[in-house]
Amino acid sequence: MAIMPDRELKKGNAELLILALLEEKTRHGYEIGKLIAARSEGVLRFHVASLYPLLYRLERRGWVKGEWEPAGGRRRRYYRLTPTGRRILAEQRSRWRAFSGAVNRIVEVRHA
Amino acid sequence: MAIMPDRELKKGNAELLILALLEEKTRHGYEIGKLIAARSEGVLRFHVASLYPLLYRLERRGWVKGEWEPAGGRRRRYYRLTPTGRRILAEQRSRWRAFSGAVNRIVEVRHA
DNA sequence: TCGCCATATATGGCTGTACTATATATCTGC
DNA sequence: GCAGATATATAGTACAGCCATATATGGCGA
Repeated sequence: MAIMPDRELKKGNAELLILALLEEKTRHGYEIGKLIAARSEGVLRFHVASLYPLLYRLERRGWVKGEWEPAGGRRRRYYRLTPTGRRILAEQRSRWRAFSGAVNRIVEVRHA
Repeated sequence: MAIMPDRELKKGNAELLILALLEEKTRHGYEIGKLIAARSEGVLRFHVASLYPLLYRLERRGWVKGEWEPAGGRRRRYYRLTPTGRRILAEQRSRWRAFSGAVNRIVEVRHA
């Protein structure tokens, strides 16, 4: 509650965020983490310890495909969206719209 | 994934939904559950087994105050928002706006 | 050249929220 | 009188994301 109040809010959205970022181009884990923080202007921050297991999960399900690429003496694993991943992204996008719309209908009631 | 795909999406929003509904007037648990389903047009459904413990939690924290009222031979526990609860509601509303706005900035990128 | 920070990935154990399953009891309409 | 809606209660479970910790490279300043 104190430090990271949105902890629970984020649940169920991490996958959608990652898939959406991979829609544009292939990216590696660390980059994805930084990008989420940047584009959300610091509102959303995923810890690396959440991110990597999440990427493995997505790969295990066949939604993304990772590939090691050397960057100097350092290695990076770049992920790209699979056709299945693209379909799931579309589904999760519409689920998010329905969900956030429903929450807003209840929470944003104009009260005189 | 099959029956209740938003299971994780809902985490962290239940409290906000309940507080928002109690802002209008005092309500009892069962009523709150029905109202969430109705206003969200079936998108959001909280099982009673989630609802009651949640209400106890809110009461334990002093955000709501419950009171037994007989309704015929049946008893109902009506909850009303406390001043603290009202403050928390305002906080959670703005957290939700920030959160959903941030998700939208990442997910709803207009891609040519 | 040595130390520090950012970059980059990996993983075991924990927390907290909502669910499943099950239980009790009253009211209403057929 | 019996089915289904109303109304509340709770023990046990699942699982996403976090904390702590570990390893290793690249670049910058003192």
